[in-house]
Amino acid sequence: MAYRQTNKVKEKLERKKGDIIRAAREVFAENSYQETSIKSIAQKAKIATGTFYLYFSNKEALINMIVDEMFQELLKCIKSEREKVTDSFEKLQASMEACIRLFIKEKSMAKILLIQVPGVNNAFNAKLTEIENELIKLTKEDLDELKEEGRFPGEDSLVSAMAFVGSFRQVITSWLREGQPEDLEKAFDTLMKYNLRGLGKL
Amino acid sequence: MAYRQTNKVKEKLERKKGDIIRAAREVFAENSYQETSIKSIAQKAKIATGTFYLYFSNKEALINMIVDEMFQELLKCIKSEREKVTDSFEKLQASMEACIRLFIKEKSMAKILLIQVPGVNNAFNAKLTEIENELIKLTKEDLDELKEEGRFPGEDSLVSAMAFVGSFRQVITSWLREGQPEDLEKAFDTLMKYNLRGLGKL
Amino acid sequence: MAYRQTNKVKEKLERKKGDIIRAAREVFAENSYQETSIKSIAQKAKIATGTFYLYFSNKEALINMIVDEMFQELLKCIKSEREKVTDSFEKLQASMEACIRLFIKEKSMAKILLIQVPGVNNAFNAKLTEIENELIKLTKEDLDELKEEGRFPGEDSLVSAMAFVGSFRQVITSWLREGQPEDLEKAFDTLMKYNLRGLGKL
Amino acid sequence: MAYRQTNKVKEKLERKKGDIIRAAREVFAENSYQETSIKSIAQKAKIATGTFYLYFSNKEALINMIVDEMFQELLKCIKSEREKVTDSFEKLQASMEACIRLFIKEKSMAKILLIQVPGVNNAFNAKLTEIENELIKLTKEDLDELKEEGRFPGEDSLVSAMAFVGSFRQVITSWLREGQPEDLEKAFDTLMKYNLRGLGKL
DNA sequence: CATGAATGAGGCTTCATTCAT
DNA sequence: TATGAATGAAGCCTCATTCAT
Repeated sequence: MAYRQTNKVKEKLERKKGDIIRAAREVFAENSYQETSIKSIAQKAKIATGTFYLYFSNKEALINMIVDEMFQELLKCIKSEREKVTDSFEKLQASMEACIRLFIKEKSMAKILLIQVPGVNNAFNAKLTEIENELIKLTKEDLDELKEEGRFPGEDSLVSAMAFVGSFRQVITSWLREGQPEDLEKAFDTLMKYNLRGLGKL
Repeated sequence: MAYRQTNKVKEKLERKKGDIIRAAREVFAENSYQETSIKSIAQKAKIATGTFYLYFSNKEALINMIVDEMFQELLKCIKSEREKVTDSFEKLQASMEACIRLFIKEKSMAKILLIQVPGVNNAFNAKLTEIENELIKLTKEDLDELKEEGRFPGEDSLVSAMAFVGSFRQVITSWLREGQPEDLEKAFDTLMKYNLRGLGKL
Repeated sequence: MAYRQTNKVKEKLERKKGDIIRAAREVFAENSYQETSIKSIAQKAKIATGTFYLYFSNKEALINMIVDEMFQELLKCIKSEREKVTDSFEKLQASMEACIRLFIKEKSMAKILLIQVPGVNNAFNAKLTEIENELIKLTKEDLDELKEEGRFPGEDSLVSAMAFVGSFRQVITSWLREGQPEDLEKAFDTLMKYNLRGLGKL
Repeated sequence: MAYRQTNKVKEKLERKKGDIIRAAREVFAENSYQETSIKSIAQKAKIATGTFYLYFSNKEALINMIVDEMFQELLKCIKSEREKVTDSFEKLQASMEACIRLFIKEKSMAKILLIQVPGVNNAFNAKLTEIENELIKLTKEDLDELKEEGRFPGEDSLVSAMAFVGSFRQVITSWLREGQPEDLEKAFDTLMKYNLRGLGKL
């Protein structure tokens, strides 16, 4: 009995933690990490300030968890899309398409990852780097595969992977910050073609 | 009757202001804007805290001036390199080459512009956006010219310009944060080829 | 589920605010506004510096509230005394008697209003002027009534009202600053006679 | 020779000191002691900030000297007017007339003495008290003389003297702060009559 | 578990005073 | 003597975190 109780309790706890994270995401999407106070997050989550500290040891733990979660979500999304295809070029496309789809669906996520969180502090930048690297690694793997197959003449697959990812990043960031380009999905096509040409396809 | 030679004095003041900016650059390069206290800047510049306020009205004025200065420096550098060539493809190359050269020479500048300053606050992001847009605008002009000449099949020149700039940005950022790629100059060649192919050349 | 009895809690908060105001009154009575730091007020109130800001938005808000409160208290006191009599001469006497009684009872109040707060800044002087004017207005109304009844020959009722109030003010101030006259109640009689003669009675 | 030199130098020094005091008077008339910075005084006096300290040991020394000077000026003025008459009632009138004349002529003086300086700090209030007491003492002496001559029935001559002075003070202050009464000279007549009646004359 | 009042360290900024020229 | 840049103590205020209820 006690065991089941504990499970329920844990579940409830996790649910509340989720509530707080959701609230925090909303707030962080509009204001930078430093500008955002625990109080404002608590208000959005409809809890008392002190309650926050029952679920997170401090502000940094929260943002870390948020970003980690986003990272997992993003990665999961990308990987599941990649599994649907086999060709490396298609995998590249699937990765970025997954990214963009997710960011369109969860704009706050994109805002936090690409706009608000960079520059918080060194520890944080390291974490972001890690995330980006994961994506770049995937891309690089595709390129290396293509290379092996002789389909990518590519000089330096790491740099090419960075170029690939960076071009998407730039467009998405601009879309988030200024609404330019207006139609991100359409821009995706342009971007894809650009990069495929860059990779030597066509 | 001290300070009779007003010119020399003015010069000295400007030099001191420059010293402070230099010190601040160093500090900002290693720590985020928010983490950086006026005190730490003053210490690096070997002045008293109060002295800082003789040269800048506040912290924000300082970072604004720093970023503005960097922007001017960057733009001047890019434009002067572009003037040396006439072909649009060469201009594209010249722009990015200028960027990379400057960033290699002034690493703190790159760190501040690309890593530390983003995410400070909304007002600041707007300023950075402006800077990036200037660079993208230049790139887009080149592309539009190429388009007119029928040398760039390009779908959307704005998106393409973003892709172009973004690919460089990503590589430079990674180099700053992790030292990857080790040889930025060499990576530049790879990047350039990648993008020229992306633009349809070759 | 703490703080369930909202009423009690609110009451407690109000009480605390009152405590702070009381402490501040004590401090302000002995030191000028400018000399008084938030820290010293907090110490007197036995709270942390930050706690002060839970109750007042800043130092100016505090002194404003203090003076406003005192003003209300003084006016209430005066008006209630005036209501007990009908004759205008008696009203004049009632006003000043109320003043003096209150000031004897709450010496810190008198010190703040008459000694410490003047000279803080222009905005503040305006507020004090307003308070004094209220008292002078009341006095003037009495005089105008007497004039109508032909009992006050009075040339200029405004100036006479000022003279009336000013004579009390001077004596009270001296009493506060130097303990001269020692017996303020007795001085009140002298003052009252002086002014009644001045107003033409007797 | 050296002696004469020294004299000249001293004179020059005194002249400059006078310049600074004049400038300071102007500034203090418009802003409270605390609001007024040494820098602003120096600017008004067209000297450098550091120069100020060649003539005054610190800010407090300046305001002390200013107030002392004003005190001397006021007293001299009053005494010289009093000497022109012999009757005690006339002396009372002469005192106040001298005051008002001087204040009309040197409004900044009145503003400083009556509005800006009170409330600066305890040491300062003591000095102001001293000044006022001197005036009250003179008044009291007149009253005591009248008393001896049987012309003033007066109960307490000190309180009466305070009343006398306080009535003028109140009117002058209002005139300074709000321009009420508009015509101070005319108000003087009213005030004088009021007080003479108060003292039992007529 | 929840609450929100309380804490106090730490940042920014001002300005009287000093000092090198 | 004159200058004005430089100093640094001190004050205000914020906010992440703690704690009594």
